[in-house]
Amino acid sequence: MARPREFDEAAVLDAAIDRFWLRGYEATSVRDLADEMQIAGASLYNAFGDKRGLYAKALNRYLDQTFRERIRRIEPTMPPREAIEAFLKEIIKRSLSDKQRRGCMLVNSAIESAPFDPGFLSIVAVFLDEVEAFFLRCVTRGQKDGVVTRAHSASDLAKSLLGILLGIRVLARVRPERALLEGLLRPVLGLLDDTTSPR
Amino acid sequence: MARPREFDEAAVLDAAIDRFWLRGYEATSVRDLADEMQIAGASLYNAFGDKRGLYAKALNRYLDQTFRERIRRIEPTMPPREAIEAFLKEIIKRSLSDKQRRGCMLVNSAIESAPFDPGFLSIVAVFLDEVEAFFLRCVTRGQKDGVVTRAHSASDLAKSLLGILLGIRVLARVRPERALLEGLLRPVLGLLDDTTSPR
DNA sequence: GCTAATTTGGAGCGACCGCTCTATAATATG
DNA sequence: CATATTATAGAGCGGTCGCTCCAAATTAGC
Repeated sequence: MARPREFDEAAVLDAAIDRFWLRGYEATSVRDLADEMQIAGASLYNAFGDKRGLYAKALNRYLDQTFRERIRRIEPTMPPREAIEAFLKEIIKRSLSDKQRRGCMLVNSAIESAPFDPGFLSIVAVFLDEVEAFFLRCVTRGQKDGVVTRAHSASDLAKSLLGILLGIRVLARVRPERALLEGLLRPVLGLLDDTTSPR
Repeated sequence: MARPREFDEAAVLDAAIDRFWLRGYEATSVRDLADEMQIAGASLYNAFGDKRGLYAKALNRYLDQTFRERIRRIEPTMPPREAIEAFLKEIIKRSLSDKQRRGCMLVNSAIESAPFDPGFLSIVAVFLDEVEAFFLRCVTRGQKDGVVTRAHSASDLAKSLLGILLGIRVLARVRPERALLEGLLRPVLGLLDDTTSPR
């Protein structure tokens, strides 16, 4: 019994993601956002509460549409060692084709906006746990299958992979160079190989 | 033939570093800075030009006082393999004792302020090259001495170490946990070991 | 001690910030 | 159709932003 929304929430959220991803939280004004989302300021506040609420929704949607989608797509269809490699190589590919140098909204949030907002921090920390858990599942399965080294614990290897992932995404924003990112990855993938078995 | 400065430039720059390091570029106002530096706004503009000029000077001083100091201190006095380990472990130690979760001003700058300011970008990119070059010198010497693996090129290994360094510093801002950072490091240090020699 | 040069503190500029208010438009229900 | 309810557009709120101006203060050279 009321006037319906004139905009598609997913579509305007995508527009908000675009701005926040590129410029970060502080450097993006609500007017920038409203323009990009093609809605009036009042509609933005009516639908999302405030700027922080919009950012939280945008970040969650970003994580769903990029990282979680990638994990859902790769993990069930590939052997564990290949899944890790495909995951990281896909991120490098995205980094190299990112003409705007947006980097990774997760890392950008972790650095810029999470440290001073408990809500943002929670979103980021929980998701980092998810990624670590994904790597841990892959490494554990790989060790069981004998395709991943047992020279280190699965837990340590998963943490290293998480670290490398974040490092790649930092470099993507400043030095998105193929030689750098692909060179960086080679020793890490070699690290997974079981050195006690013949190559 | 003029009135002299009443403040010590290094001291007020340290105060500026404190604010920028903690809150980033956008979220720090010139009034915040002037308060922390204990000088008037006009003095700040007189001495540093504008906010961007102050940030550039503060970032350069940060890099000199932390990273470059660390390289100068460690590299000449340690064998290459130990130098790499000491460098990374020192950064983890600093990350774990960082109660304010400031993380790393280099990484914070790379993510937040460098992408849209050519001056900042240049400072960050040049310094990342310096760190990569430091790792490359260590790895090359280590390979020559037979204490670092030849399974990968020195160039690739140096890039991986750079990536891990950046990853550690991202995590330092969001999840500064000992088990995470130290666990992350173990496989990376193992990666340097020459797997063809006995352990 | 006078002049030229620079720094200092404080007031204040115009612009923009996040956000809200008001009036109007559009819908579901009775 | 009348009413209740929500969404919309736009004006505009108080506050803060980066920055500048100005008068007073402090120095070195003559």
